[in-house]
Amino acid sequence: MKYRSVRGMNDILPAVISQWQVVEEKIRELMIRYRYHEIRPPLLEYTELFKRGIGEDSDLVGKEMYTFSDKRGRSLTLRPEATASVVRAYLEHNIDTKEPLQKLYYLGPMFRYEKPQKGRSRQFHQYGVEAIGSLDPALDVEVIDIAWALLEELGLSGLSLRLNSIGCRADFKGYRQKLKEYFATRLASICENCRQRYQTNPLRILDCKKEECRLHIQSAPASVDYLCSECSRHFSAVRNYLNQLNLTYVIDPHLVRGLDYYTRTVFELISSHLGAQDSLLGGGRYDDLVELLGGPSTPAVGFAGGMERLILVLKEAKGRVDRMARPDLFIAALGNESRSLVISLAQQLRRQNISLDIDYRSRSLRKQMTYANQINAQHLIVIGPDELASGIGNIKEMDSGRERKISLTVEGIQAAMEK
RNA sequence: AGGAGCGUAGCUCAACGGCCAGAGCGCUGGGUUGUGGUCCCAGAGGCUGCGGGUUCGAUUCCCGUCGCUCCUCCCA
Repeated sequence: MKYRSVRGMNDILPAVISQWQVVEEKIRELMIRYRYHEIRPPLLEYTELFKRGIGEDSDLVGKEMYTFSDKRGRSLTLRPEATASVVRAYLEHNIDTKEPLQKLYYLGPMFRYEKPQKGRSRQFHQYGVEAIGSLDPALDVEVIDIAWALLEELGLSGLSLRLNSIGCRADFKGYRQKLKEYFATRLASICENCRQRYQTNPLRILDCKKEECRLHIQSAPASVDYLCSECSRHFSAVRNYLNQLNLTYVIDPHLVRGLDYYTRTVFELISSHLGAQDSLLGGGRYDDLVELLGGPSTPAVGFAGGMERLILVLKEAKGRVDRMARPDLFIAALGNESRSLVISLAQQLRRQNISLDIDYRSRSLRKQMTYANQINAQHLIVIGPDELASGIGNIKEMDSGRERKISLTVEGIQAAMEK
């Protein structure tokens, strides 16, 4: 085989595409109900945007970006996530001046340079929402509610919501300090990676999955204990609304997220059906990001979820859904002379919104029938010399085997199939 | 980045170091140009990933390489 796709970039083949379409349609339908508008930023951005937005010392920026130079030597990066791009577009087009609260969603490919494994590839797809322009805790909850609704309406069970608040930028300082103090005496027994994190961003230690680190993380100080009064009020309001809406959650005092821009509320929805990569979707507030990228101080909240992973869980939960409907009709041609009538009828009927197929390989009648059967056609018409001469033929209902005499015109066929 | 496993027909997989590398499914044709699913017969399709080594002889053993899959880390 001469050519292969680039490592970690997979073809999504017709055999599985209907699952994607089902999910995509559900997302779009849901977004209309919640009144979020689609936005499609480009896949490429100047590298600086991601470095600035996501944070230089995050793993994502540090080692997972698809970065290269264009012909004029400018550094470009394939988007590893969409929030930074959405905020950039929001600012670039002064969207905020039209309506202070913007509720946006997106759907599309993201790129991260990592070793591929189950549920993770280099080109993958995310869907997500961004609600920019309000600090209302009800908005945090709306965003979480969308996430729940989506997964639930797709038929998933075994979901749980992990929730935490990491406070505002000012709270970080105190909390960071506490963490540093806590880990200072334990530096010897945490992993090498975490010793590095201790210097650059002690919050990240809490994310470590290593056995030796987990032990210490369990009893590490919790961010919720270091919230300022405003953040604390915000968090309890979020929890109250969640209770009110019957959205059950588990407080995870050590949940932090991989990107630097998060503030206050952070959350993850996880599936018990996934193994190592159990996080289906994650998000939170990013009240400083708009300002960080050069805009006015503007609070925001959002989430992003992985399509591949979602489809993986759906498959395990309910098996395959084939969306390609049964064709309404197959028209078999018997002999060369009848071909032209078959072709004309096919064109006209298709334009009348009838889904049908014909033979393109001059196969015997028997093979054509076998094929009609294979594609599970609902009706069958055979057109041979007799039909050609008389303009009258039979339409057969494949399931029952019942046949009916009809005139071989668009109207005649249409009428026969309506019953 | 580190670790493990696997590369044989379109797909799923067989083949003790030894005869012409096989099977099922799929595909094509025929039995059967005037009505399908079943059945029967036939056929096409292979540089056994690639390169080297050991051997009288390698799909099989060894080394390298490329690719894929999975795991760890991190994330979606």
